[in-house]
Amino acid sequence: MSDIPATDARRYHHGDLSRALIDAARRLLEAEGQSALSLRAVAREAGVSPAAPYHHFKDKGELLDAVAQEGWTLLDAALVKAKAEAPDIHQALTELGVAYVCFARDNPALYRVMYDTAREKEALPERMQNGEDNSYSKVRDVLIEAGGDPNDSLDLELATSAAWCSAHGLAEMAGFKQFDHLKDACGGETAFFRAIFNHMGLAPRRR
Amino acid sequence: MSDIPATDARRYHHGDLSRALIDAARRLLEAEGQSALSLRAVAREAGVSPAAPYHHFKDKGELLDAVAQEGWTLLDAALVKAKAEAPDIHQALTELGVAYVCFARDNPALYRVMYDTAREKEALPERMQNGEDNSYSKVRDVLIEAGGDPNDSLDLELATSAAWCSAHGLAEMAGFKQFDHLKDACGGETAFFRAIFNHMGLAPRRR
DNA sequence: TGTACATCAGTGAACGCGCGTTCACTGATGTAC
DNA sequence: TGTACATCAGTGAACGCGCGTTCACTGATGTAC
Repeated sequence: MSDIPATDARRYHHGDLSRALIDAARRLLEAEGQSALSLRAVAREAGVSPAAPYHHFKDKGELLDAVAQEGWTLLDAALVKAKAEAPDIHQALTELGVAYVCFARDNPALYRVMYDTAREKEALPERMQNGEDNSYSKVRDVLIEAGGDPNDSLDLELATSAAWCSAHGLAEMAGFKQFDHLKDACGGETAFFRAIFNHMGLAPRRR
Repeated sequence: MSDIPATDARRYHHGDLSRALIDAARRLLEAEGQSALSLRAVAREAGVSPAAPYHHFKDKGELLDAVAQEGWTLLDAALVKAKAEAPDIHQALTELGVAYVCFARDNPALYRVMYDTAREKEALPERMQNGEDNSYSKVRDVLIEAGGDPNDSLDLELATSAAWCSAHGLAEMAGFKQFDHLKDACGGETAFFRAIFNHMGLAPRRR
């Protein structure tokens, strides 16, 4: 009866504070924006003292890294889902792009943290690197399946990079008011994304 | 003899402090990065007390707006130059893109301030708006000259937007280490930019 | 040309604020016997 | 099963810092007469 239930988030030993801090950071991020993302604010949001996070992260940077990492994982999952749901391989690339842009639209502040963190290191996370099973390779695989030449590796890498850059460009721009009338003219935001990707002609080169 | 020369930057009445503040901001920006861009730091860099900027700008935001504005003007000039120097109209679009990306590479922190400021207002500056003589319209004009249909205004606007988004995407990504080996394989950074734009196939739709 | 005076564009000290981080501490947990 | 104790994961007060902004001020400038 006097026992504090295991589910009480406020008990002294938290149980999984790193997880809770990352969740708190994401909540803050989407509610208040990137500039509100201080270590103290995250601790506050998680209902914990300002010193508590230091038992789980070396410093603020390490917490931000973890938040960014979480973001890349979520983005990767969105791309996997989009590829699985694409009606055929020729539409798959566009659907990957649409999923990418929708992720950025739905998680704008998280998306910024992901790229700001990457920019500091001047490199995307390793999982974006060429080779393994990652988001980047998913785009490349779709390009191959859609008719790219897997032996022309320079062309393939350029095409993959071009696709990624294009998606990122649209993701960053899509929020501007300037595009509102185009979204209307296209019959909705998603249709607008599709139309833009259409114009970007990202299929592999025909030989 | 006891006269303080008119060129002494430290004399009490500065002469053109708003100009000097914007220049100081740019210097700081490229030397120390965006996070170093505080009002106090800008005043310090300009050799003036922390309160002095308030005689020229309502608050920090207004100074940042002025810095961003300066950036858009410089970018516009770079695009004008690129179009003038393009060998023919069919290469002009790529050259505009290359000039855009080179501007971002050479002024990375300024470029970020430009878009961060725009994102806050959820709109690009008015000069980017459709219609007038501005950077955006320069891209559109090239698309028309290269064979786009000026009467199919939706298609034209989509193509222009797609081009702008693509250039922005590449501009933001080009700094990442992941692309180093592609730059080498293409035979230089500019060749890499050109190759990527090539893949983006941004010409207007053929009818 | 000289003087009085309003206005402009600086100064520098001070304000309160939230930040990242450290510190000595303490309550809770788990393990050895 | 009970107890002693090491360790883990919190607390909360404190640190110094740089920030944006305000304020009363003062030196420089320009204009009216």
